[in-house]
Amino acid sequence: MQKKITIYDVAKRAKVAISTVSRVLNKSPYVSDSTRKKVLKAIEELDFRPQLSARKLASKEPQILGIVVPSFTTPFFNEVLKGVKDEIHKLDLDIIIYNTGSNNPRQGFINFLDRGTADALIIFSVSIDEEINRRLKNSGIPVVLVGSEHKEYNYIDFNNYRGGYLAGKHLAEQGFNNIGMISPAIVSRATTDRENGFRAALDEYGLPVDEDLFLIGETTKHSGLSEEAGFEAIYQYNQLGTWPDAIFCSNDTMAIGALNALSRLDMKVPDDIAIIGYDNIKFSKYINLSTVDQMMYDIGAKATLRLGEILNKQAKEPMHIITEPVLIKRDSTRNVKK
Amino acid sequence: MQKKITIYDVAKRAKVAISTVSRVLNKSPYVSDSTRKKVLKAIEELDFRPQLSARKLASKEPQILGIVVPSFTTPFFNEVLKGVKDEIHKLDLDIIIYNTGSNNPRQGFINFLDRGTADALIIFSVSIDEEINRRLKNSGIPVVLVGSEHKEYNYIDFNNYRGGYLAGKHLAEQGFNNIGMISPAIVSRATTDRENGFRAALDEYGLPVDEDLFLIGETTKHSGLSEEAGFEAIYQYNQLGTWPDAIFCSNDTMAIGALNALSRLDMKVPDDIAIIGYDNIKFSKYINLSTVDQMMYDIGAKATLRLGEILNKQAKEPMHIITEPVLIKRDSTRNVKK
DNA sequence: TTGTAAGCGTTATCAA
DNA sequence: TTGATAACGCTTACAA
Repeated sequence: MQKKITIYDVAKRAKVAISTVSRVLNKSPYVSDSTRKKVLKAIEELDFRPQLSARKLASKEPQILGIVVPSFTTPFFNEVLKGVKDEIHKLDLDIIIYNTGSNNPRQGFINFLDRGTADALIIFSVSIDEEINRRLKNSGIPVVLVGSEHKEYNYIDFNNYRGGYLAGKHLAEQGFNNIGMISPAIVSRATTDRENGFRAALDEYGLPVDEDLFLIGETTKHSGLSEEAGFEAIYQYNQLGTWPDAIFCSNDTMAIGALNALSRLDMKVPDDIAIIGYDNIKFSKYINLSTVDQMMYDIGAKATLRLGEILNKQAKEPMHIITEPVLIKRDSTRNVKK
Repeated sequence: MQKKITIYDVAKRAKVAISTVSRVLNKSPYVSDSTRKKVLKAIEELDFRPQLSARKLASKEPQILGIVVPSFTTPFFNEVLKGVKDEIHKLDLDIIIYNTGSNNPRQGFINFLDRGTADALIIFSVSIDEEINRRLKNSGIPVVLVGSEHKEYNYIDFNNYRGGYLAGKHLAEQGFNNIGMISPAIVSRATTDRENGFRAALDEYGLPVDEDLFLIGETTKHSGLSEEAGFEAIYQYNQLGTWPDAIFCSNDTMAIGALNALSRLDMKVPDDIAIIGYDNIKFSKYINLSTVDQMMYDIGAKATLRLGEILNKQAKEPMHIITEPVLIKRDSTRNVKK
């Protein structure tokens, strides 16, 4: 465990002052080519890398982009990250990912904010309430929201109504006519929109909407959007004894839970229930991956680009983007009615 | 954008010295109850939180646990994280997640190390070569490896041979007898083990191993373990014109790609090909979620616990754990031969 | 038990 | 174009 190398080591080796090393590090134009070369050489030889915390402490410049996610379950998060990374080196920021997690997500998030770790933020699926808004404003750091809306902020949101509509339309066109839905115990703008869009589609296709088949999960964990919720709902169906032939879940995770529950039920269950889940981001089971990958990549890139504009004071009005959902059928549908 | 509050503000408000505030912050016993109370009150009122970077700079104490992952695609990463979080408050560390990503993962990882951001590390699925080993040792920070092995380090690895074996056994017992496999273009210990175990199982069940059906993906991206690889392999089968009735993929992601490719092929493809994919972590499509969740949770918790022991100098020998894979069939298997 | 002051590794200001 | 040197916000001897 050798001692850490610092700019002092570099300065000594290059026979210059530490301030000069710092200038080289920060690409200051006020360094002669010859000394720059010397310093670069020393850096190279010593394999030196400036310490982030020292930098952050000393500098007014932004150093760290924080990406806030409630969970990593979405397989597209990688794509978002790629988009961010491809865009970020222009800004020369480090990335740190903050997971709000399940227990006490709000408080954890607020702590994270107040610790001042991030100098810019991309926030996924966290709705901005009064307190968070205050602290965010207060911190003065640039923010882009993804998957939520707030007029004072930049955001890239999804058209949930349209998404729900597409799900309904799809099921209708597949020939299902006894369709149910599982919604979360906690109502939110996003899931309500999904449900409304979904109902509208069924309506449009002249399908009956049997309220008995529209269930609400019991758990309030994860805003009611957990595997558990899907699980519970299936047991509710089972108890009721009335089964739909297709179920639309408010989100992806619920759908997984529902599938799981179905496979565990000992009792007789109609074998051809189709289950699809909506996500902020996708319809699992129906989506064409490459399309969504592209979409998510773009979101990451666009959000980062925007942060760059804000940091460079080039941005005026907040940017508001609504992304239209894509629904492309693919054959991994669990069961398609013939 | 009001100015940040610091210990100076707290000190002033509580009418004490900043060192006293610091002591309170660090739970030093050398503070009288009365002043502690005053300070705590001031902290509360000002809503003060110490800045991580300043802390890190000033203190010899570890502050940040870094979790290194190549990707977030595994839905179980959340579980790991839960395990970590539940264990970590005892250590009072912050978590930062570092994603090695796809392009130039090595260099990025090394940078990350050298910037000295993390004071302890849990490293997922990154094999420790000479250089990384050197830097890791050199940094002197405690490390736990997950999903890879190295005798000098603490690790929690998976029995890949056994996993491959279970996959083979499962397919054999399902009645498939014309079984293929897709392996990555880049060989690694883990995937070789999987393949060997798989072959051993087929052998044990007296099934023919048709080498024509054992394909290797073309792409070398993501160590050859990408959707693309699965995609390509399916096209290879198509070109060859010989189709297996079941395919085992070296990992999960490849399986997704394979499924995707199947659904896109215009030409006739046997409709009852079963596809399963292995992951470091799970058998997608076959696993019982709650079991694996538990397993991953445990891994997170155990790794963190271990780091704590090292930080407290209670650890002697490196801990080496091999986790046995679990294979629980569930009905979401794509196609099960009748 | 508390306060003073010297770091920690950078950046930023001011002279030179 | 360079070099001293004062911050940055916190921890930690050392004194009191």
